[in-house]
Amino acid sequence: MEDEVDRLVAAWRRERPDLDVEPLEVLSRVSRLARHLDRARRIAFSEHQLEPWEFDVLTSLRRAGDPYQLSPGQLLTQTLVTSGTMTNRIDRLAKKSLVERLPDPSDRRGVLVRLTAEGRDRADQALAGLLAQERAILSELSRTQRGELAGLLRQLTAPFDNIPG
Amino acid sequence: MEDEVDRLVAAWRRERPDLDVEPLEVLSRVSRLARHLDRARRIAFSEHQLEPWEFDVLTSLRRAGDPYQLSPGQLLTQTLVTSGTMTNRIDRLAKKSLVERLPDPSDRRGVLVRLTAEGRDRADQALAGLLAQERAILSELSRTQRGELAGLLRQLTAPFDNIPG
DNA sequence: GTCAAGTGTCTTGACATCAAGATAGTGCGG
DNA sequence: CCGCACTATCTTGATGTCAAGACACTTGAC
Repeated sequence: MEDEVDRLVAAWRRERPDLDVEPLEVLSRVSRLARHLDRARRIAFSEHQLEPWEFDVLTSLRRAGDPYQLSPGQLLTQTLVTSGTMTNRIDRLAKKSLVERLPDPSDRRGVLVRLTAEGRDRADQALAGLLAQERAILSELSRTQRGELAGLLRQLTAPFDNIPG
Repeated sequence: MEDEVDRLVAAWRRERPDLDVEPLEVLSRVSRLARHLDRARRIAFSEHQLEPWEFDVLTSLRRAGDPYQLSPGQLLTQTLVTSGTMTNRIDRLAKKSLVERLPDPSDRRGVLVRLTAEGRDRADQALAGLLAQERAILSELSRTQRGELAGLLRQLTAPFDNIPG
């Protein structure tokens, strides 16, 4: 089955036959698929009255395990947003009583963000919904293909995640 | 090499051993990689005084071929943004003389957006820069692997691109 | 022809994000 | 124990995006 990137690549080959546009076959698909996923996630989370950005923060804390707390800095590396954005997100989640801010006992510059009981429940519920939806999207592929795809993507993400980049 | 998603998945398996989080191995990598790519693109385009969103619109028109014009509606399906966003983008690009708006001769509700000569040059320059950067990112993979990856991703994007979704 | 439903674009208002810089606290070298 | 570079978080101001709806025009049924 053809997709929009096939059409895009064909158009470039016609308009710019001098260029090798092979990289777009992979990376344009990654960008476009991520955009489709964002939309699908937004719809899936609306059943739980959660925005995607709220889910990202709450589940980062949920994964940290008891007592479900991380510093804003740790949340930055997990969610790939800037520090100003994270301050704003924590403010809004705190106003909704899904997280609370505590002073870091070992560094007076620092803060710890802790999940409330309600925040934890909401994160757990939304995660189950997300996994169901993602499973549907991935049903196009066999288990073996999913494993191959994950491995190939890991090779591309690893440099970003390990070098300070 | 391990990446952030490996750590994320391991954390879920510890915290929620009752759930099958295998879908995250693929789709969380797609989302995170797209975010890294956005950042890299922003930096690459800044050499040409272009924002990523400007590049997306200009190259859609560039690919259309002479006379380099499309309707706002056609641009929506290529760039995956809402109509309000596209109106705003066209306004700003027109103010910078990179595109111009023409009435559609065959439908009086409609408009055609046409690339100016300067817009075309800027798009061509930025494309070359983008391809160079993408090639560097993809150098982690062999040509064969890139082909496999593109094929697997196509299976996931095709349903989104072909069903009206 | 005419009316209703559909389509294409734009407007509005709320809001999330970013880059850059401010502020406060840490901790090492001497 | 002092000074200075570094780190962690927050503030600010500009901007891009979205959802929802308004408006003008088109199209098909009758």
